[in-house]
Amino acid sequence: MTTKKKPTKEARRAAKGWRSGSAQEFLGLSDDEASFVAIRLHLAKAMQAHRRELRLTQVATAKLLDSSQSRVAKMEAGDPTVSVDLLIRSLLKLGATPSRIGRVFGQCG
Amino acid sequence: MTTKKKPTKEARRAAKGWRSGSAQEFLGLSDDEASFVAIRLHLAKAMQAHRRELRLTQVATAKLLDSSQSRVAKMEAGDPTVSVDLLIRSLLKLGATPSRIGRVFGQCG
DNA sequence: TGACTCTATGTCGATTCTGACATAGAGTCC
DNA sequence: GGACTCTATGTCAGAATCGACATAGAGTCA
Repeated sequence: MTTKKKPTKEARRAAKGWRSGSAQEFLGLSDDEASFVAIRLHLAKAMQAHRRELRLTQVATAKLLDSSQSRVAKMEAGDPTVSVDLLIRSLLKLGATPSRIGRVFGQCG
Repeated sequence: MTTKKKPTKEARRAAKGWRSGSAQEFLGLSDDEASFVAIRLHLAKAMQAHRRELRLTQVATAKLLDSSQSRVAKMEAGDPTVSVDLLIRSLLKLGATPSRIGRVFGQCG
């Protein structure tokens, strides 16, 4: 019950959040892992686009989100220390609808 | 400078993950918070539906996910200790496409 | 009834995420 | 040049999440 192995897990984390462009599976990134990175990246872009639509600075956005400017910057950068959770919660707080967020997923492969 | 307040934050956590049906804003749940809960709940349902399509038990699913039966159960229950992150990663590992996951968001209000 | 299978719930140490801070680039205006 | 605004990056204590375990319901079959 509930056992498992998990051999190369820490090794992966290092390469987790990576720029798109060409080959993410250049380092053994499975399809689902690549998709997850793509999702974070696309949500990051959506985040920045949404903020700009609202004509807000990162500082102003941080206040709306009860967060800090540095975290907003990391969100928009698709930094691996930012969870998809945080991106979704933040987009919702900025007024994006679940449907609009859902459409972002459609552009991820 | 990144300052902020955060008065009633812990108070909210208690009521965070709640059954749908009628009124989630019965306890001051803002629209974005309600949406987030709805998203987790819908992803939870999708998770269970997907597992059943694959004719897997929770134990078998746990092995595929490198996780435990208890966590799979919590995922399907929409337990507040389960992040949307985990639900998305799990769905991807089970073979769901980003597009399919995106469509789940469309059914959340 | 008991034995078995599957699922649900509570708890906990270890890991991960988050807001906050400091600080540094890059750009504009004087 | 300096002063200012906006954004980027590194770090860290405290909070949230994770997998694992124990255990308990609920169902089936003999």
